[in-house]
Amino acid sequence: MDKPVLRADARRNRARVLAAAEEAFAADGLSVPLDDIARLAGVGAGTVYRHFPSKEALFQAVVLERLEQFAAEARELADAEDPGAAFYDYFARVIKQASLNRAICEALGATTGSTDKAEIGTEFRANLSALLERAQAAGAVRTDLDGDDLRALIVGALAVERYSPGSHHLVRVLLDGLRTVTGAGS
Amino acid sequence: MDKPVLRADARRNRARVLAAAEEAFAADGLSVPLDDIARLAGVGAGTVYRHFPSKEALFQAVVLERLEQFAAEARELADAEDPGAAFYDYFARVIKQASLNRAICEALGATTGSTDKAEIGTEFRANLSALLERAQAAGAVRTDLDGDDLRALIVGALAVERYSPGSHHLVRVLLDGLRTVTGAGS
DNA sequence: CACGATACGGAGTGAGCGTTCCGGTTGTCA
DNA sequence: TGACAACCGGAACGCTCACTCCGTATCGTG
Repeated sequence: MDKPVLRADARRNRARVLAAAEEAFAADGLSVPLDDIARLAGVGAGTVYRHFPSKEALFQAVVLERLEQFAAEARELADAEDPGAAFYDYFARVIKQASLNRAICEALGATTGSTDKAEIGTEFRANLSALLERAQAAGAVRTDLDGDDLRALIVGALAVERYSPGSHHLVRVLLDGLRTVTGAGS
Repeated sequence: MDKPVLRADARRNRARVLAAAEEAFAADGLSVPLDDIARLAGVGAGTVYRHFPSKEALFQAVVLERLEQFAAEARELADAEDPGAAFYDYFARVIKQASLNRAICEALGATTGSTDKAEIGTEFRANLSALLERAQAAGAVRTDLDGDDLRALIVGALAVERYSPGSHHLVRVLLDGLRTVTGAGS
């Protein structure tokens, strides 16, 4: 890895770019022009490209940072006394936070389905699965779901939340579905 | 309204454009270049614009046509013997069909939230509500939801289906949530 | 302080795409 | 069949935007 120690101004500008990108991507998603990010950061477009090879790379850096925060939160709940409550609290919190962040919505909902995008946020994925499995073992969540399924359901919940924001009872429909015992229904 | 009777070739080309647009939009959504649609239809770009004022208008025409089909299907089920079964059958069918059509996904999921887009597909909206209310009256669906809520849930289900296609059990989670009696849960 | 390396800004480049324009073509009707 | 209006194709235009280039400014070191 190359870490030739950045010059002081370079390090500062890098941080500014990252902060500006986080704000801009969160508000408008990947569609925000890179020049806008540069202006918001108070630097030129060239400077952005010295720190990140492409707009896409900058986007992924921002998203990854956020996903690592989610992963950390999941880690804290990994051995809570009540696995069911921990799971549902976490689920609701992720939905609420992520729905306010368009970058996260777009990154999670990316229709790639597999391959490269699946590797991003591996830790988040793993911690989410751990939370799920513990809740299932405790009988709080139906057992016909795995981590990938849950991820898909999160994407769905995000779509619902984005479509009609603040509808608390809609997410509850999903939560009730998660609680349902396996095998029911026609 | 102006219907000055189109010339025979104009009418034929209009139909070709519509068919090509339906196919292209269904596959790639609004992002497909208009030139591609024109080429697929075997006409020039100018011809497309003689029939539709903008790419957006063409898109909406395609979407509206499809939504009217959905509305018609809902109308047929409006007085089925079993309101609950009618509702769930319809819901599952719409999800399956719409998830294969990226144009519909984008149109329904458009984040406008209200104003103009809300008016598109009014009939679909109304028939959907009718189906829902009948199922609720029959005790087959929880009663803390209205037509708009259901629409949001459809958008969510579409996101799930698009994210991991063919996962039959994921939609079932949502359906189980819809069946759940109101007032349960922490 | 002076000098080389590093980093900066922002104009410039090229590609993609929606939309328009117009010279040529084709349908229609007397 | 002739002539006019309606229609067609696709080149051209204008705009946006990711990305590059290079003359200039700044940092860090001896």
